[in-house]
Amino acid sequence: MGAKAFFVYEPARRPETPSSREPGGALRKSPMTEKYNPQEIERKWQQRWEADGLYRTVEDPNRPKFYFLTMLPYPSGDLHIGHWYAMTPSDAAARYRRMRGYNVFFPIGFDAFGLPAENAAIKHGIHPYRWTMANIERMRRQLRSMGAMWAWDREAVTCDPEYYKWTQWFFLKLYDHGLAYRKFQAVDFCPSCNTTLAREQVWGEDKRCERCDTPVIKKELEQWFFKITNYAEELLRFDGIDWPERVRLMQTNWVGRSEGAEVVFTVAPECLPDAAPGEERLVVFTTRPDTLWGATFMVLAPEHPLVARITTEEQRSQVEAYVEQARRLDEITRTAADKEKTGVFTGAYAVNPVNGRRIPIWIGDYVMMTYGTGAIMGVPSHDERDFAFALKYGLPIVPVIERPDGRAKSLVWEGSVRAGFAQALAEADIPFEYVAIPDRGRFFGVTLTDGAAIDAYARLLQSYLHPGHWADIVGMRWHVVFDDGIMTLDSAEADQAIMARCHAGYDYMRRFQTTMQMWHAAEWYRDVLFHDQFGTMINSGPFTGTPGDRAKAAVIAWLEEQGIGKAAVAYRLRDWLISRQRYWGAPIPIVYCPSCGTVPVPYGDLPVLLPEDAEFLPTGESPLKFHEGFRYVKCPRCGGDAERETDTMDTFMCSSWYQYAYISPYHKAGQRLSPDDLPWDKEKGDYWLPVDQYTGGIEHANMHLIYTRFFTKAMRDMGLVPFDEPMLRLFNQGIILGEDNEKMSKSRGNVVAPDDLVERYGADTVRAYLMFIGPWEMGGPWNSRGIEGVYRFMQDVWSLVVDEADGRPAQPPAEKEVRDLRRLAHQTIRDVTNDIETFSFNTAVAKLMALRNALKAGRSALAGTPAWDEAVDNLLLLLAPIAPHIAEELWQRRHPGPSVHLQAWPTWDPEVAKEETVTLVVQVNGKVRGKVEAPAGVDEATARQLALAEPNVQRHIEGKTIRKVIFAEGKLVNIVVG
RNA sequence: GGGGCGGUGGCGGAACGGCAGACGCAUCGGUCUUAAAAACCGAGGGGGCAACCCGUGUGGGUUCGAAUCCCACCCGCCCUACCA
Repeated sequence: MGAKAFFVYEPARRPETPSSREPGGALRKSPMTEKYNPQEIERKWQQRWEADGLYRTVEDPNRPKFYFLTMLPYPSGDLHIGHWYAMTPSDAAARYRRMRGYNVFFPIGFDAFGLPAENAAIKHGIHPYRWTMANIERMRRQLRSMGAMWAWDREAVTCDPEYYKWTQWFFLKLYDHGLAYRKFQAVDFCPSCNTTLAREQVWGEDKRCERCDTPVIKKELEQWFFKITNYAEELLRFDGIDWPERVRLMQTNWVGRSEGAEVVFTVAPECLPDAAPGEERLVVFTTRPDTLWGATFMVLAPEHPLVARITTEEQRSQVEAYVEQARRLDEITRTAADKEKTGVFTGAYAVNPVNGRRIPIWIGDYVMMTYGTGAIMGVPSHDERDFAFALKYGLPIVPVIERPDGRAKSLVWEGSVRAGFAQALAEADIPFEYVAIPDRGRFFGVTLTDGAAIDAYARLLQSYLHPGHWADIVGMRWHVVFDDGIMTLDSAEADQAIMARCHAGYDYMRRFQTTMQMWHAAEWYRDVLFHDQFGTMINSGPFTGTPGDRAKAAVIAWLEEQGIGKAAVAYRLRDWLISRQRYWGAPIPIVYCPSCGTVPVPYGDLPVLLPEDAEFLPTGESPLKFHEGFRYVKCPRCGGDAERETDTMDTFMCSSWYQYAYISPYHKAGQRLSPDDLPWDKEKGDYWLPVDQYTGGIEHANMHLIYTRFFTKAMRDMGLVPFDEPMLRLFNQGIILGEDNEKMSKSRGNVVAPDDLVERYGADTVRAYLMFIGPWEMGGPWNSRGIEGVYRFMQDVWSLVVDEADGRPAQPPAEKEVRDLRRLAHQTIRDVTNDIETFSFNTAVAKLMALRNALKAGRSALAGTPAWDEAVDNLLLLLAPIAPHIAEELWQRRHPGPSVHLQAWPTWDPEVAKEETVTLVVQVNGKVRGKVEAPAGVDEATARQLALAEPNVQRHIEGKTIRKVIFAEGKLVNIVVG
């Protein structure tokens, strides 16, 4: 080190480019009085950059590309501080990439279809197009005030016909590839928005509309769907992409893969005498084939097609009433209040294929037609819902999986056993407690966990029971012990036999239809009556005794062998419902012809334009339905009279492919399309795609972020793109909260308006403060005082450059001061670089502030020296991505010429950044007892010597034996004494 | 019910096996001023005169050493939910 490193500083340079021009306002003199005026310099530089085309997009194969994308905004009207929070840090990261030598593509656009525009049309009589475009105009202005490096030359607006022409083109392509279909189905419908919704757009326990919070209802409608379920399996894989664990988990749960088996039950022949071939098959999906022997009933969804066929005459009116009620309940709020399971017996029976037993077929609304096969086997002993259902309706419950914990419980009424029972239990080493049951007296309560002990206990119990009395052993063994024998609940028949005897014993037992109901009446038993864990199979014919870890696979293999079932996978994911009964969206390009059926609009006829003269009804019903010119068309195939589809597409359709649209917006505008087209300029796409870094909110994890993955995979299968995933890296920023730590909302009055802040502090300060507030992924509360600190920082940086002349030192600086400043400057380069790489903007800003502090403190001694210039230049370069305007202004004052944003990102010299000395912490038995200064890289022996010499340390080790000395290099010495 | 994230000064947060509280806000004291604001200088987790002791939601554990790793619990937020 020493003298060598002193004056090696050279300002970062790049060849002059034609786009950079003369210095900006540089030589305005009057250093004493010139104050930081962000409004002035920000406006000036924004105009200059624009005029110079600093952010024009150029495909340059000689430079590595970087496609940096931030989720596109919906043009709601005014820019929210949340937009700033989402966009300015990503701009900083994009700018950083650019200074690192990448050719960065950082586009912007508007997600411009959607309900608010249409509601405005209804309310204020403004056409949605005019309303939307006016908002976009206002937002463009506000967005420009951020000073972001957006590629405005590639802006895309999704409601432009030249954009939605391609959205419709995608619909046709998906249709051609069998990925779009129309189906009559009960779907979620928002009565306030007057449209159907995708399942992802229905929120919360009480199923409310994502947009307006109105509880949704079910409606049976013909709707268009995309077959996203074709890609369920692939959507679970995240190979080759670096996405947050949290999003991957949410998507994985959303897809909801379950492994199990499909098992073919059959309707008992006499219940379906005129069955068409195969009609008697009742397939269920189960994740627990190992519990098949415990299936004591079946439940079909009320909408299941077989319901009407199998219902008996006696049950018909009840069943029809229930089906009707289930549908009506759907229309009110089905799941809201109680979750109690309800159902009705159809009167029909099915045959359990594993043991040939007849089991009743019920219907119940806890079974969904849309999941699995719409039919389940009821295994009440090991499925919680089935347990509740069976208990309620008196259906037999037979345990078929042993409890892994082996717990068994037994209650014995005092009056039912001979005297001396307690003593006998004590002698047999069987622990017991006394359990008082109101109105029934005192009981012995025995809990055991060992099979042999249970059997011994059962014999003892039997020998003490009075005739006509009984007691139970539940949890394991499942005995009802009588003085003259032991009955076991091992089948539905046994259940009946037990009940028959108990009914005979006591009249009040007649209230119980099943043994389990009887046991369940005793509170004390309840924790052992049910479990849903894997365990050894019991009461399961040939499989009895199969251990839990093999049971499932063994049964599946056997089912396949027997031809009564097979391994199967079920997904929770449903197909994507894209039909919307609204005007302001891309029309679905389909025509219905009485003779040709469903006919896609020919590619060459796209776009299907929204009629401009639509009439917006206060009912919210789609104007397209009533627009004769739009609705009535000639069939593209036969030329006969036909009708157009009047539904439009979900707006998520537009944003599923927008990252491709940005490549060359409104590609082939005005030209006829064909199925062989590519929606963007191929050469440009080959250069930019796929997206390297995507940023946006986590709230789209199960919507936009799944849809766009689906789109890309479908596009790959159509041969449009050669890759599997649309975005290689994803980062989710947090949410900015109001000062009261609550979500910002107009009703709470805690909304922060970015325009006001920009006017007061300037965009640079707002940007830097948003980055400084905390980790980007966490979000956090706004603090109107906190921003002052960042504003002071900007003023200080300003003053360090502009008022430099004031502080010129009279004497040459001391060597150490120079070294200290250079070290800090190089450490700052190193740390800020690492921080921006990991999106840790908060610590990056903190480190720039620390450098500011050092410059302020060292100013009188160092101003104007090469070390000073180096530190100030680096400060400006490091600040450029975060606060682009002030960095540019000050850079130009120091180095008139090319923009600071065209400079190379600074590099650090590890030698200069290295600490010369380190403070070693000296601990005795893990407690800090002193600190010693040592040269950097001090070896263990020296460190040890220094540590032991420290007076306070000596005091603490005096008279004690040193057992061990731990040396953590460059950090600490720990002396262990005893 | 299931899953996830998080709990550190008065506040936002640093540190993520090695000096807890970087950086900033607010606070207090001082300088300047007739005064205030701004600016500048300085103080600052708690207890104690001090040596020291106690401190990262609570209780255990691992380790020479734990805010950091492990276990249990408490609290807050987010997602999901008759998914068979």
